[in-house]
Amino acid sequence: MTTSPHGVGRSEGTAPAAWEDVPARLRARGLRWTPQRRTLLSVLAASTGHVIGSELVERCRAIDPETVPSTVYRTLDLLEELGIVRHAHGADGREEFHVLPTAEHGHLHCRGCRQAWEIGAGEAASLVAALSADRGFTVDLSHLSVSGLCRDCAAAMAPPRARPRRCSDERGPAPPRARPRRG
Amino acid sequence: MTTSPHGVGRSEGTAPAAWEDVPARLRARGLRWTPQRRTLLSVLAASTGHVIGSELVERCRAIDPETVPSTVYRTLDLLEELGIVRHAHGADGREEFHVLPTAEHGHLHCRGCRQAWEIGAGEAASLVAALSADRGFTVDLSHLSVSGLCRDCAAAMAPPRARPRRCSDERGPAPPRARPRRG
DNA sequence: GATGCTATTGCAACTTGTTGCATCTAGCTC
DNA sequence: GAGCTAGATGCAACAAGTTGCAATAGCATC
Repeated sequence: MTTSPHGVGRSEGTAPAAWEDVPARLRARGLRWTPQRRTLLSVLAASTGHVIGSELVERCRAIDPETVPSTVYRTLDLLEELGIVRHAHGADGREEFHVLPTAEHGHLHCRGCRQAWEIGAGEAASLVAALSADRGFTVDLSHLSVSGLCRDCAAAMAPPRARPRRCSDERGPAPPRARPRRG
Repeated sequence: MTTSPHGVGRSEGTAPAAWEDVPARLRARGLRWTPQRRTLLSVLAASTGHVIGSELVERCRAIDPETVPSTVYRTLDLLEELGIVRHAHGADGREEFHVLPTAEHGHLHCRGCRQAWEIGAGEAASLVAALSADRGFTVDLSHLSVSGLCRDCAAAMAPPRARPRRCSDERGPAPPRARPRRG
């Protein structure tokens, strides 16, 4: 999985059991199982890899056009507390959600082709160990974000000294926005 | 500098020469030296360490109340191309600008106390080397962002297994938003 | 099945930026 | 000093989220 490109982190329609579990887990905490949450859960169950928040809102709207963003984001916060999703920040600062994260991992973003890969604990081990030893810092691997150029893009941009480019100069037409919420 | 907390990365009112140079460098490229750019430059010259975009807009407004955000952000883009500033994404995805970056460095963010430190090339060397060797990936050190808990916060949160917290559960009252622009 | 408590929702407002476009102006030329 | 023209500005609209608050509605209870 550590070499899988963006969106390939998980197999289709992850383990059903994990999802069926959710209503009960909510109730056990005195929380409620609402139609809006049902919608989001069904969207997540059908999602793979990393998905940004606005994309999830769109998918929910496809099922229930009445969906409002605030409810989706609040539910995502809740699901993160339950460990159902996990979020990280992409190269451009936007939040990306992982569905049912199996192992903690960081992310590698190519600012050329805009693909993303996962960085396993093994690859980050030396950095994590160094920061721990030198500073007593405990790294949250799921928030590790590394930008740069993949092999292909680096080769393609080869010409002597490419000017320092903005992290998304290559972005398409209408640019989006990032989200800090409390992440 | 690698152990300096947020905002201590640079000494007060950095090297004057670097700033005096800007008008000429702009003109050499056929660009213009305008009052708005003069205002932003004076703000940057008086700034230290990392500053987020909205903070720069505020400081410009303190000098010239007519300042509009779009001009500030566009000028920052330009200054980044000139190497006068550099931006990175904080733990919450918001962009932070470094004034006159000396050496490339990544960032370490504590999600407990919200302080930030710089990660020097040395500390990141093993990760950079590993990614380069294994994947041919060229790391952009200035975009390296690591979150976690500093020694003190880790100790303070000690209790057995703290629940996985959002990256800014500890944030103050009114939360801001991140910015992807083209970064 | 009706009731009540409180978690949840939806709305509106706000934050931090970005973009398109019409207008203005810095600075080169004459 | 006046004219020109492309670069820069300012405005309005939009994007992606977050929050406070009043209204709604799960769901446990009776």
